[in-house]
Amino acid sequence: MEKTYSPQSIEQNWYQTWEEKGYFAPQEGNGNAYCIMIPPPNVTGSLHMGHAFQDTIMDALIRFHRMMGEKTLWQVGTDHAGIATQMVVERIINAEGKTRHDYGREKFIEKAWQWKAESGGTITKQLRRMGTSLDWSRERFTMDEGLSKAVHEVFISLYEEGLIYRGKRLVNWDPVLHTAVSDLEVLSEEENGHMWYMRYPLSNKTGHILVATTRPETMLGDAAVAIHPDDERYKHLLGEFVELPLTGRKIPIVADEHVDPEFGTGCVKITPAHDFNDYEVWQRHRDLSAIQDQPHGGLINVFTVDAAIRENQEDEGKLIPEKYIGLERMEARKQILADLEAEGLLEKTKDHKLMVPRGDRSGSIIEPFLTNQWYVKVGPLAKPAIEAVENGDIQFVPDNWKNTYFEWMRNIQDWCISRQIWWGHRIPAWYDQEGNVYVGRSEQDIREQHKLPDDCLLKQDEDVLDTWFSSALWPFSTLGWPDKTQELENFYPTNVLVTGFDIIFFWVARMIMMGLKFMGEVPFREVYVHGLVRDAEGQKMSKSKGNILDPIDVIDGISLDDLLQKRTAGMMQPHLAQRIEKQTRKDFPEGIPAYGTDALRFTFASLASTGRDIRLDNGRIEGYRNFCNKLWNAARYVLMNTESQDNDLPGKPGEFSTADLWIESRLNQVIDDVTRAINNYRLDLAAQAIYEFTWNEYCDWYLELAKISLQSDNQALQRGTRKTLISVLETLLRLAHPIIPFITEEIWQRVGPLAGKSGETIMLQPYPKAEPEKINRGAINEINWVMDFILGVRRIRGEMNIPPGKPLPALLQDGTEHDKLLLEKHNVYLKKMARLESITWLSSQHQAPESATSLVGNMKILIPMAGLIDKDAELARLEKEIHKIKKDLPRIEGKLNNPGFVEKAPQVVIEKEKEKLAALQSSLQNLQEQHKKISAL
RNA sequence: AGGCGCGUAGCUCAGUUGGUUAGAGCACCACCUUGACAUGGUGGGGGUCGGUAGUUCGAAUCUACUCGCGCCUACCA
Repeated sequence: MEKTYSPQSIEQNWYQTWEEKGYFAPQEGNGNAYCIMIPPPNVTGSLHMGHAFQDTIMDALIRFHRMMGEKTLWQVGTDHAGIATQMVVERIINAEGKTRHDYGREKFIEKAWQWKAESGGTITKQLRRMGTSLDWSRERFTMDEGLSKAVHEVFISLYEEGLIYRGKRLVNWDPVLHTAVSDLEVLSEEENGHMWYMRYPLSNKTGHILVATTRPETMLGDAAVAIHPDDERYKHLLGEFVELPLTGRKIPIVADEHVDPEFGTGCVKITPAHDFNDYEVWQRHRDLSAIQDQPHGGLINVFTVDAAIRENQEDEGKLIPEKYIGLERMEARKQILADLEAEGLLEKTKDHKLMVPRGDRSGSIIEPFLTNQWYVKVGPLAKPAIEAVENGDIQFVPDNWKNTYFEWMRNIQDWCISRQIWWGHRIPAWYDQEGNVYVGRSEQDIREQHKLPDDCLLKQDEDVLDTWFSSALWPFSTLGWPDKTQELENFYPTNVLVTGFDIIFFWVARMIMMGLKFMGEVPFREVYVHGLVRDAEGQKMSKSKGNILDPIDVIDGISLDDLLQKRTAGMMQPHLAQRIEKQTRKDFPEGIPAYGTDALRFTFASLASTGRDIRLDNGRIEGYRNFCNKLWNAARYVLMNTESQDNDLPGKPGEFSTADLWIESRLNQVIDDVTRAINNYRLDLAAQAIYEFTWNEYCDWYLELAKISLQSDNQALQRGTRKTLISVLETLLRLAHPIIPFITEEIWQRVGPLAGKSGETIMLQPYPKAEPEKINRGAINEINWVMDFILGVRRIRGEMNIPPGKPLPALLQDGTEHDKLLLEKHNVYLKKMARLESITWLSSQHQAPESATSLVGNMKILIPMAGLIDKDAELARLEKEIHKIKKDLPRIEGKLNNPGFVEKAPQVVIEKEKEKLAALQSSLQNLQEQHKKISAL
């Protein structure tokens, strides 16, 4: 093996080998099935830390279950990401000086496929770098043939059942993208704005009513002014009309509970075509003749798809005043305010904070807009989906996320699934010239089914489906649905969905609804919700903040200059570049060293405690890289001592030392801990257990103890030790493999054969199984005694500044028979590891020479001072220990003197306290005697 | 407004049903290049668990209130 651990040189090859050999595909056999569906990343996207974190969790689970002998599938694929991808392709086209309309729909879609072909490999390549054991042979794309078929089947079936319908309603309209978006795709944030107080003159000429609004430009579409029915200030005005300024229209004053008398002036302008609340008010009052008789029954749209003031239609006369036609909404606002001002109708303007809804993709202000759209009636689908979580068919981890789920599902609105874009699944609906709608698999099918004559022209709906519509089918569409496949049989329902909380609504809830509807069974048994990956400052990573870290850069390393370049290139707001540069220089003064995939994965695993965001800390990644290095070097040592050696092969007698029995015992305890942790989704605990066992026990103690056995003349003991060195290491590699696949494979290739393993890869070896009968309490106690002894001597060395290499004589006093036995047995360990030149018993009566003291139970270890120990230093040391005990004693004494404690606490606890007290008391006495002795010198 | 989560050593985080002296890594201090490893070894310093009150023999752990931070949902024109 190479002397230094270098991830680059080992990680490159293994992935390719694994993939080529088909190890990622489900293994045939009798095991239970285990399946995870990857949340399909955007096909043209690239891997970010969130993916890397999520994929590490999934891969660890998958590798674990695969090694448990289960028939394991990690389904891979990508999402077409309608709006996101369309925007990217449009940007490319814009750079050519054209628009998508210059291309036309067909050419544009061609261009999008071309873009997918070019850049679609980026993220899958990056996924491979993470070591993900995804079954690439089954890779799917949400717009490939099979998945599109599933989409059509679902659409048609829901339509036929009346669960998909078309309707004209107010939707969230993105005036930049020219498409409807769902509620979830609208992000509202507080922004600074104004509240304008406008005077609407009363028709009876008795004055005016004062209306407060944040959107004066929509007044052109007002249909009424509303007041609260109990508002004494305005009650008398009910039934009256106001002159709607600038328009010459008359609109009624109506009463509605929606109005909050405390807010603004208590009078609200009602603009039903441009506000969701107003729309509802309108619905309640639409039958009033004063509303009904208005143009469009009062539902007056004033905008174009660009959110500019529209033109009048032929039959509308001058409904929209010509002056404003064509003005973009903000310009229209300015003009209208100016005109109101001129007419003395603008009473005042106040600063006002308001929530502004913006499209999550375009960032433009979303406009409530009246359009025809397709909807899924979700009520009937939501009901069983709620029940599935209530009755435990699906469990959230951590459990509290189910509250978020219920909250949303119980207030769910119909889902607007049509989008006015081009990239996506086109809605399988056709219209004839009379406007009749036909839904079917193809135009051909529809003609046959409805016996339409050839001269009947059919035109397909222009819209495409919301991307999440196809994502919702992912758990079964990828397995071949609507065909009845063996894969569906084997892997549906899947076991766990690993996801971020941000898409519980978008995706998780919808998968549950669709899965129950079309498979009659939940899509997954558990939903593991992980946290967000944040930067070292706890900030969300985002491009505009310039704090993005590319997982690949952590793996391969990157220079400061390249990192700066990456973070500041192509910035929308160049003025932020300076701040980003400063921050980057501070966080990564020397760039990022190449930590390797395993170190990054181990870091993610160790931070993956449930339900908590994680802060990525460079120090921690470095620490786990060091851990890999430690494992590497331990393996080197083991190999150096065992390769081409006689390692207790069958037929030769082997003898096991207490250290051998001890490390085997601990290993089996740790296997149990790790297995339990992984089963509970506590990768952090699993990682920690592996870390501590490897470093603090196997390396720090066992390897050192083993060296001693290997130096003995006892051939059988040597053989036993070599066998233990190998078998523990080999088991440890398998134990750690789900988290750090590369280094464990690399080492296992050398160690496996020595342990008598014959497989080609560690990936397909059985996961270690704890064998409780191998846990030897006696051996554990003995080695703990040995450690206490050695640590006692080391502490004296450390605090007395005695060089570690200097051999010392040790005297022992007040030992029990058991101490004597153990000393006899482990004399060599103690001498070598504590660097003692001699160990001599002293009877209790015997006057000990002036010494530094350490206690193992009641047994005193005395290191004679004879010139090397400083009297004052030893006194200080003793005082420190005495002080410690004196601090603890009163608390324990108090406990035991407390009648309540003695009466009510469990017997075991009381016994423990008593033992503790006795031990402390005798230690104290010993230390005080020693202190007296030394001070007398 | 409602809901959820967090607050433990300088930093990043563990702490399972309340019960040994509250742990780990990084950072820090001292000593050590010993033949697996200086990406290392040995020893050490450092927190009373955001605050207050309570339940209990016993609270970082349970309850109430409170302060600070974050997120989600809904929203007043």
